[in-house]
Order: sequence, then C-alpha cells, then structure tokens
Amino acid sequence: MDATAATVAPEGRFVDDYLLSLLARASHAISAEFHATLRRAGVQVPVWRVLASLTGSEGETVTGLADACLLQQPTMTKLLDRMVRDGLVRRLPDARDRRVVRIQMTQRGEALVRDLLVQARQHEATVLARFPDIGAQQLKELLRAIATRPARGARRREAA
Amino acid sequence: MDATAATVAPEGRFVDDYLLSLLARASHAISAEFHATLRRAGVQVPVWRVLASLTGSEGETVTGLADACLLQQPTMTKLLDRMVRDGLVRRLPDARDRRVVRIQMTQRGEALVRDLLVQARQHEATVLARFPDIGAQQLKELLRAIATRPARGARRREAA
DNA sequence: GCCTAACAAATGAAAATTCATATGTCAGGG
DNA sequence: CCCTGACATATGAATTTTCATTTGTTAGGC
Repeated sequence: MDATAATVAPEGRFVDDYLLSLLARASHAISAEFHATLRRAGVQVPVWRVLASLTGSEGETVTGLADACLLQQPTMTKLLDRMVRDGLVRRLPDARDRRVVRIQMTQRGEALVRDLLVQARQHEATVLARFPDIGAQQLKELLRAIATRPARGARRREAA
Repeated sequence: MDATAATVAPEGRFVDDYLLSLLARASHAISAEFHATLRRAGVQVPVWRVLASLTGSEGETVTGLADACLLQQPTMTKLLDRMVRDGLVRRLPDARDRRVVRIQMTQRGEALVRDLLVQARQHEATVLARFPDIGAQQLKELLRAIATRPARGARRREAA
C-alpha cells in the first residue's frame, strides 16, 4: 500500500478493521462468556487454564504449561506455587532429567476440573451452534493454522 | 455435533481441540509477531493499543478505551496516567458531561503511532498472505461476528 | 427543588505479572 | 575429566493489574 492509494482516513477507528484487534476481541469476547462460569465456581482464569492443559496429558513441564497457557515461565512457576498450596497440583521430579519438574493434578484438582470441563464443552457447543455455516473442524483447523505460524523471522524479507 | 466425539477422553490434551484455547492461541501467536516490532520501538503493548484505538477516532472516553483495549477501567486510568506523564496523550473535559474525560493524542503520540501503523498494516498484509484461500474481508467479518455475539443470559460489565 | 439510582472516572491496598538473573543440571567438545 | 554453552526452573525487585470502593456528575421520579 503506497501513498497514492491512501485515501486519508475517512473510515472509523483503525482497530475496527485491524486483523490482530479483531482476533483479540473475538477471543476475549468468547472467553469472557466462560469466565463468568469460572467466577461462579470461584476459579481463577489461569488456574482453569492449567487444569485444562493437564487434562489429557498429565505430567506436563513448567515451561510446557507456560506455553500452553500463554504465560511466561516465571509467572507459571508462581501460579503453580499457589496451586500446590491450594492442593490442586503437585510437583514431581522427572526420572531422566533432574532439571525438569513434572506437574500432576491431585484428586482435588481433578475433581475441580471435571465439572468445569462439562461446562466448557457445553459452552463450546453453544458457541459453535451460532455459526451453523461453518464446520467446527474447519474453524478449528483455521485457528490452528493461524497459531502455528511459519514466521519466526523466516518470512520477513518477502513482505513488500 | 462433535460433542459426541469428545465425550470419552480422546488422545491428546483437551485444550488442543478446545475452541476457546485455539482462538486465544491464534490471537496470541499472531500478536506476538507484532509485539517484536513494538519491543524494538520501545513501546509497551497496552500503549500501542491505546494509540491504535485513538487512530481514526480522537476523543475516546476512558471507559471506551478500556473496552477497545480489553482492559478494566481502573487499569486504563492508570495506563493513561503514564501516557500523559510520557507526553503521548492528554485528558480533556467533555463539553456536555462533566463526568466524562476525553483522551486526545499529543503530537508526540501521533508521531509515535504513525510509524507503527505502517508496520502494523505491513504485518497484517503478510499474515493475510499466508491464507490466500480466505478473503481478508471474509475473515474479518467472521471475527467480528464472533466478537459481537450476544451472550445469552450473562450480561456483565465486560459486554464489549 | 430534592432524593435516589445510574453513571464515569479516580483511588488505594492487595495480588499477579514481568524482567533480569540466579541456581542447578545436562550435553558435547577438547 | 573439565570446560563451556544450553537448558529448566526458581527467585526477587519493580511494575502492572485487579478488586472494591470513593468522588463527582447526571437524569429521573415524586
């Protein structure tokens, strides 16, 4: 886009047509719906994210959980401190690599996440039901494709 | 439709097939790419969001900006304190309603956002170019639809 | 006019997050 | 074996965010 094609900002806000904003808002809006459920259950959002990330894959590492939950590693360490304190997870040493800490849900953690998972799947279904034209798998594949970017500096040159 | 397929714990983590996680990860991954640009420019993410939100619509209110930037109102007040201190924006009284504070960019703020906008549009173009099969407007419309869906029943203050 | 509820923004203490770095561990030369 | 660099997690100070509340303003009965 060069200056010649630029009609001088007659439209509304930049962010209302900016892909990254729209993505963030879509995510935030949908998540906010479920956060109401979490609030009712007295569970903080990051706590839910950790428990959900451990569901179907016990024994994640601290860094692995941080990535999954979109948090920094030190943030995850401190979050896990609280969750251990609250009896939701425990830390276990890795058998092969003593640097690694593996995180496991306690019974209390599993019990807590069990109900939430039911509601999460229910909510997901209602969200998907709002878009009958779009297949769930199709939408999820698109989002996965967006998330697994090929660009860690590799594609920068070809931009213009 | 997929509810049946997901009833019995399948292989893999729950969050790898959970719509809300996929949305959040897609948003986070794409945003992280641009955040590298912000970091290079020495601009914090929330500061960029405010400046971007003011682009094309000067005189937003504090609450309006908070909604646009997906932040709480008190967080925005404090963020604006810092931006005023750094000479990026100014607070102006509203003519008709003395409760309202209108936010305006300073010349310094406008100069800062000008370069970033160029890079933001460039980055957006490269992201869209990764998905030639999907029209930009089509994708944006979908995201707008997801974001502005009425949440049945729950109507709290986060209804952006 | 006065009272009350709703609203917009600001405030302050408490909590969570980040940044930079420390500690401990592994892996691969030399 | 002993470096060196990379890695995984933890730590601590400083910053940011949140929660609950306060202040000031507007609008609507009565």
